[in-house]
Amino acid sequence: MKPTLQYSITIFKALSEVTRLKIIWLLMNMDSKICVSEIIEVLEEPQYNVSRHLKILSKAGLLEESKEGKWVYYYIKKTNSEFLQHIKNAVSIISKNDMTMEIQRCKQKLLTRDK
Amino acid sequence: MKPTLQYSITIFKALSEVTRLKIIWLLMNMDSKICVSEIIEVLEEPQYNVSRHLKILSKAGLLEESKEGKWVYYYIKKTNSEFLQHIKNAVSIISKNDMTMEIQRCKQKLLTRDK
DNA sequence: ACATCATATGCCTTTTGGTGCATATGAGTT
DNA sequence: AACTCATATGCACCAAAAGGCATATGATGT
Repeated sequence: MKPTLQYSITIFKALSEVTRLKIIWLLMNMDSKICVSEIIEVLEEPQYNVSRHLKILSKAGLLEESKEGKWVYYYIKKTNSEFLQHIKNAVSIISKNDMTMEIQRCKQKLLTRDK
Repeated sequence: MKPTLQYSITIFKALSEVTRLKIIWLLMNMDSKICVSEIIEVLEEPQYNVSRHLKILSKAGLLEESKEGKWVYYYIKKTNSEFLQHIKNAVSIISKNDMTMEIQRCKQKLLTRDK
């Protein structure tokens, strides 16, 4: 199905904010589901902001959540929408220069995850 | 060159507003440069808004302008940025359902252009 | 049952973005 | 030079989005 104008705008808006774009970028590049507290540490953003931005991304249909005990894990929603695929292709080539610290913290986080 | 986070956000923001997205969509689908007064008629938006949105799109690097007499023509800026190419691919498949009236008016306009 | 940890959310303030109107600029026309 | 047409822009206003803080919810552990 081809996306409507309004739907496209929802997606573009969702991606027009630094924290949100960083979240999407990280989830795409780390290729792993990540829980809220991990994102908080990695991005060094307050808890309520991370929560809210995750909600916006979910509502836009870009993320999905899975509750596991007291944690909520978020991951990139699989899609067969051609439109979203193009958008994801675009996001995937955003430079990681602005993100070196976050990447380091994230890799560290993922390594030291308790099993 | 890979786009920075901030640059990507500029692009996403530029595309997060109906009038602006319609302008881009039209320019891509009509495959012709269009001047401001034509866009005003086609979109039925006030002059000052069209002007302003065109400016925002230009500043974001999505459009280019050429002055011809008292008219200013706008057209999609050619790019070899991989990022922008993906974005354009996405925009190109937005449904034209919301745009039927605009398309008709636009085709009419282009046909009746004085030479 | 109580305390704690992880996450979400309501309310309020601040910031950002869009619109309307009036006016400015600048080119073409008389 | 005065007038009109096409476009741009400054200012004031309103609406939407983001952020801060406090509190709520809901699961886990004692």
